[in-house]
Amino acid sequence: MRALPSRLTNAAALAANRIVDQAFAQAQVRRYHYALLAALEEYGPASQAALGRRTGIDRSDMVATVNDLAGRALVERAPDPDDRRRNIVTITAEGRRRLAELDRLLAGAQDEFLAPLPPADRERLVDLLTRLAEHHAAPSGGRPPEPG
Amino acid sequence: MRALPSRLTNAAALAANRIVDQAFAQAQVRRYHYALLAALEEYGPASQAALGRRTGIDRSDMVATVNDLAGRALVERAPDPDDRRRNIVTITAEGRRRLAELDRLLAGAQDEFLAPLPPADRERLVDLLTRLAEHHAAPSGGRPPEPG
DNA sequence: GGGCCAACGTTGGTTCGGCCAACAATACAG
DNA sequence: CTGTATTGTTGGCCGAACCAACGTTGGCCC
Repeated sequence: MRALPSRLTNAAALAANRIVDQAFAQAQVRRYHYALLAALEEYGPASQAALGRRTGIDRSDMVATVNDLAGRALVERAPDPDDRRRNIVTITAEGRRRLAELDRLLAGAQDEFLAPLPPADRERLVDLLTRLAEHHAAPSGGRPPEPG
Repeated sequence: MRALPSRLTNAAALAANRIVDQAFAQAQVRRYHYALLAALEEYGPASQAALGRRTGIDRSDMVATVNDLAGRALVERAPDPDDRRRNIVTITAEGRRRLAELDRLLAGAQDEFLAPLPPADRERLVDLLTRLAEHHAAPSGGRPPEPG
């Protein structure tokens, strides 16, 4: 009766987050930091707003996250000469190094999280969750072309 | 590369929580309130500490939750004559009525959450998540008999 | 060119869930 | 009787996820 999907999902997410946070803590990093670094590597340099859209991090939280990472020289923040409203955030070499380390830690965390599931079930889980996540991701059917 | 299970689980949980919170908001209730009412109906009257163990709510948060619900006459808090450390929390008739309403709202939320999945996939999802949740639930293999 | 609206970064807040530490009162085991 | 554990309670912390507002800047339309 109380094995509701929303509850189960939440419980699983809680466990996952606990494991991931613990792994990241070894590198003095929080999830936001990783999300930003990963987005930078994946998409290349971008404005804070664009990064926020891609990571789901709020503009205001993005400020603090960039501050943190810039303070550790893992990213650089520079004004965009073509649009003086924007800051262009770029990952540094040190940032890439750190990201690689985080990727390793994160991979280990995934394994710990999925421990009770054999490979076939893991795939199915990812498939199901992907469908859910995509369905609830963008309530706005057609997304604007995301210029850039 | 970034379709990590932990991320997907988190995204799904986020969507689920958003939907559930929105549903509960219609009844001026938060998740903790529902969790407590549901636990009371399922297990019967119990001490705050016991309820906390069953719902996963911290003792300190339980105080506030019981305060809220007692203030709305949905539960009653009475000292346990057999153990004066304890408060026995009991659901009221009004509490049951409210719980039934919340159950309806919650069922609707589940449906909205699982919308993209056909019934067979929903079952598989629940199965997979249950295994994950149970595996990460109680690292302490054997639980004490939970007297009561 | 002038005016208007949108986007950007930033500051400063709020809320909620999930914790932890400490304390007094009480229970219980030795 | 003495110490240890449990209980309720207070008061705090942190991270994630938000929102409102403001000044700056761009782009657009007339």
